[in-house]
Amino acid sequence: MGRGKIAIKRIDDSTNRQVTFSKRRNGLLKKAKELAILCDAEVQVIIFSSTNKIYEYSSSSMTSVIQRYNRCKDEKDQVVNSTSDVKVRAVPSASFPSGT
Amino acid sequence: MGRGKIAIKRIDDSTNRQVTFSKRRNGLLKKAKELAILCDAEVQVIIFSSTNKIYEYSSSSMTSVIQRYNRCKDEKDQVVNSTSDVKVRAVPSASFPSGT
DNA sequence: TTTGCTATCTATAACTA
DNA sequence: TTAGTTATAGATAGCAA
Repeated sequence: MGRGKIAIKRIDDSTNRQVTFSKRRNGLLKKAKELAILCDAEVQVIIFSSTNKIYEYSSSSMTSVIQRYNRCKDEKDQVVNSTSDVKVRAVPSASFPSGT
Repeated sequence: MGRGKIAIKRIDDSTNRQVTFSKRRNGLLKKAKELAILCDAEVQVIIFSSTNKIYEYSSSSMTSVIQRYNRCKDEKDQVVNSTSDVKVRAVPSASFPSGT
């Protein structure tokens, strides 16, 4: 999306990598926020830079998202096996069946 | 980013909201993955749709990210506040001008 | 209904100061 | 170095099946 096309692989030059990180991080957080608002979804993003700084966005509280996530996992008992690929796991549940 | 510009507010029409959710969710997950690869960052995204489906991406394991997050919170207690760059907290109304 | 198309809008790679 | 500019690649809103 810029003057040239880039391959999706680790950027070798550290300065360039840092600049790209800053720009894309902002972009990602903005998109996350837009998705939450537009679609009435609960969205959470956590980013650790390679220099160990943390950046985050959560449409509600971090804790509640993580708890909701854990509850979901507890019921479904799988999922967390995400590799480095995009693992989009849909857990269809129309409501919150406590004792299914 | 499409045939017309839209305001960042909840989409009223449920069909349209569902379609937009599907498209933007994919976009967000793709961006998250790109950021992780390009910039050697650890990135996690959790999304709950308004119909309670969960979608997620994590560049490493979900558990390790959440643990790292908790450790970070525990140690520093400041997290994102130090960087005036990205002040995306769970306070929606403050930072969205939505200029006409 | 949902998927695919594409004109248009947005993010950003490379450049400049 | 980092911050600002801009041309281009990429995302997507509305439409068509």
